[in-house]
Amino acid sequence: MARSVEFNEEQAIQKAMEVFWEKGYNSASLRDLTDAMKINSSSLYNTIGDKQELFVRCVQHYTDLRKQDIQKRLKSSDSPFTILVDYIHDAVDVIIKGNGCMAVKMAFEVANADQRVKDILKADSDYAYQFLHDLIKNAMDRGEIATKEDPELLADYFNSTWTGWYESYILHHDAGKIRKMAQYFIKQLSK
Amino acid sequence: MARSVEFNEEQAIQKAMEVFWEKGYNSASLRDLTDAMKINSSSLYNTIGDKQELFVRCVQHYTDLRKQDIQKRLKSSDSPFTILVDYIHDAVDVIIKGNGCMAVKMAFEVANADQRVKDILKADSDYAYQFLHDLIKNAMDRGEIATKEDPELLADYFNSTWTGWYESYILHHDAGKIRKMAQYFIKQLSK
DNA sequence: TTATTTCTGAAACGTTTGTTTTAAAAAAGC
DNA sequence: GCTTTTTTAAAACAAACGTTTCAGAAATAA
Repeated sequence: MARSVEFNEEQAIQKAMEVFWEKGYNSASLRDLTDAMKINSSSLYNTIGDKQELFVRCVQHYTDLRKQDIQKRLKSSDSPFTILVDYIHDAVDVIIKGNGCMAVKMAFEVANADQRVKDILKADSDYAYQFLHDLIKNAMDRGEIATKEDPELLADYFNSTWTGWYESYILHHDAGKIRKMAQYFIKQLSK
Repeated sequence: MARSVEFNEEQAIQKAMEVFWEKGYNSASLRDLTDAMKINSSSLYNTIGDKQELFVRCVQHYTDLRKQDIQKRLKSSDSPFTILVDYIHDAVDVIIKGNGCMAVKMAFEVANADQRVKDILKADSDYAYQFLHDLIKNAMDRGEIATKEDPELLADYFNSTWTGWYESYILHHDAGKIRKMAQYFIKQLSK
């Protein structure tokens, strides 16, 4: 009957996500966003909705990518402990590269003011928790990890620990610091 | 010669700080701020300066309060380990009370975009680091802490760890989780 | 081709933003 | 009490904000 949407929605969301990621929700203007997305604001409002709706979609997109990353790791034939250590090292690399984690940033900037965003971030956190928990438990059963601590606790502990590494890197830009803390965390697990 | 300033500047800064703390830098409007400070914007611009300047003063004020808190703790006659454990428990209480830490929030929202703020937050982080480092070192010398880890590493580690507890509480509102992680951290130190 | 529908681009919308101006009120020194 | 200086309150400021309107272009189906 009529014309169909011209722009690629997923690509546009990806671009908007990058803007929000860098600037945060409040200081990313609609001009910043539509410029990056290369669409007119009328197209945005016709298809996706307003700024809040766009933001929710971006946060969802970000956590979808994280979920895919975890699912890929789960397909690996490496031992649970190896998968865990790789995951930690990759988390360190993300921090040191300077992008940091969008989910962490938004948890502090907007989660308290937007329930939908909080729910998405909570689900993301729960998913990462489950991933870590299962890995730690399996590694214990195989004897790769010697600690007698609850896997529940250890999973929570790492899930929150690396947020602090991110803050440390923002303030001090000291990659060595982050690497040493990661190394210490792994050592605590092993013994 | 002439009239003197009518409002109490420190009280006004305190009020502005509370607004920034709750809303963040970008979503706190000048109306929000001057309403809380109970002054007219012309008075603000005549004495303190623009929004950025006010914000810097608020962040500085916040870190001054933290410094005073640490100095009070240092005057205690308790053992280093006791001071350390009390500090950790109080950090947990701050998180659970729901205010969280303004320094952490602002590190994620504005530190990358404002060098002056970043410098203040870095100095604050360095001060807390030194406090923790000295306590840990003294506790080791007295045999209150058994671990052989570097006090430098442990101080960094805690300084960043509790940031993650804060994020965890934002997303999950689970006080038990935070208490267990703190308990685990203390146990790791002790043995 | 024509009719119909929907998308697009540019402009305009009313608000809200941070900031400045203006005129009057208030304090201090002579 | 008068003069001088500075603070104050209220209003006004331009710029930027998120959002909507509107006319025309584009695509589909008949």
